Amino acid sequence: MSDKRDQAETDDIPAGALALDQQLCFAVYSAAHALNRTYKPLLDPYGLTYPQYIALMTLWEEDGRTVKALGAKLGLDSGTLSPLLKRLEATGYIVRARDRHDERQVLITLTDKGHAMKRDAVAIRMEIGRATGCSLEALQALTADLQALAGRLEADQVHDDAA
Amino acid sequence: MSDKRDQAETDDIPAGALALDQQLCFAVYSAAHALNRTYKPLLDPYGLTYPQYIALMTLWEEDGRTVKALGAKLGLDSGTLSPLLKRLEATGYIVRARDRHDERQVLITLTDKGHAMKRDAVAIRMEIGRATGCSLEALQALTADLQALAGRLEADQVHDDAA
DNA sequence: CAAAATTAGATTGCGCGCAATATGATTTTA
DNA sequence: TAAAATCATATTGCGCGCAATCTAATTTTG
Repeated sequence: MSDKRDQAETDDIPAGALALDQQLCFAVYSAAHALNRTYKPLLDPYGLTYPQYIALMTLWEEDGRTVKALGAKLGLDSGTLSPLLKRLEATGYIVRARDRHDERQVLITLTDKGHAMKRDAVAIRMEIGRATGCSLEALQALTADLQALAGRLEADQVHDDAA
Repeated sequence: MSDKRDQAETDDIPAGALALDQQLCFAVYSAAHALNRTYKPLLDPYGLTYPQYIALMTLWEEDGRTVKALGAKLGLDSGTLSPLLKRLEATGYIVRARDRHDERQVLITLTDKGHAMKRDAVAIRMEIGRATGCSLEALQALTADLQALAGRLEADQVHDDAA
């Protein structure tokens, strides 16, 4: 049973089989970093980070959300969002205010500067699109695939919690 | 020129056009986090983080690299790798040693524990594959698309540096 | 050969991202 | 209604990820 082939196999398998999903996880990892690095010089002039920009995006979609609602949309908890939102308030993009009807909640509202950034985002959007060098159809297909992947992974995590 | 349509357009465009690439960047962002969260419970028992695991993967592929070579492969600089590798050494997966022929370089070598982890990675690989719920072909196609995207983004960044 | 320039890593500071915990407000329950 | 449970957010600690800076070793130049 435990002859030389055992050792040989465990040393051989990874070169081929392991490469499969490891390439996927590394590809996602690398693509995320590459996107981050592409956005950085475009956002620096505005004093925004990439996660802060993504948070603004969700506010452009629907203003006046609670921290919890934002967190649900972004997949982030208060440990990440609280300090991030304080910085967005410090740089003047949003205002944080306790909900008068439920003092536990904090409502996030865009300032004029926050709304104005939506317009400048058009130029950023075009630059990113150019940098990807992809057709709109290709980007849409890739986006759909990634959303499906993330959805299945998240569903699987919930499934594990229940077990 | 600056009539009401300007304001109206800038408020209307984002809802449609902005959503395009923003969905892509958000999808990559979310997929990366989802993958990270899926790996976490699988790696925790080994005292490994996801980036540390990725670093080990590249060492399984080729052991004895310098910090710089590892950084080139991973797209990370010494500011990230130095502490990460010190932790991998502290947990016994690798050994760091100055190159005798060029004392500036540090050679990273897998320990027995580091090599052994390669075998346990097979089970992790299968679990990740299951969690994605994707066929091998689908994963390969997605991986190829992401690699192409990352490649174009990185090439574009180099292009900007030259300008 | 000596000075200058380059190179490889390490360190520091800041902003995520997440687990664990704390605090205060609201709701449930006894 | 008072105590217990729940809920929303904030805080702390640790590990990335990256820019900027520092140190020591090597190479290049004069």
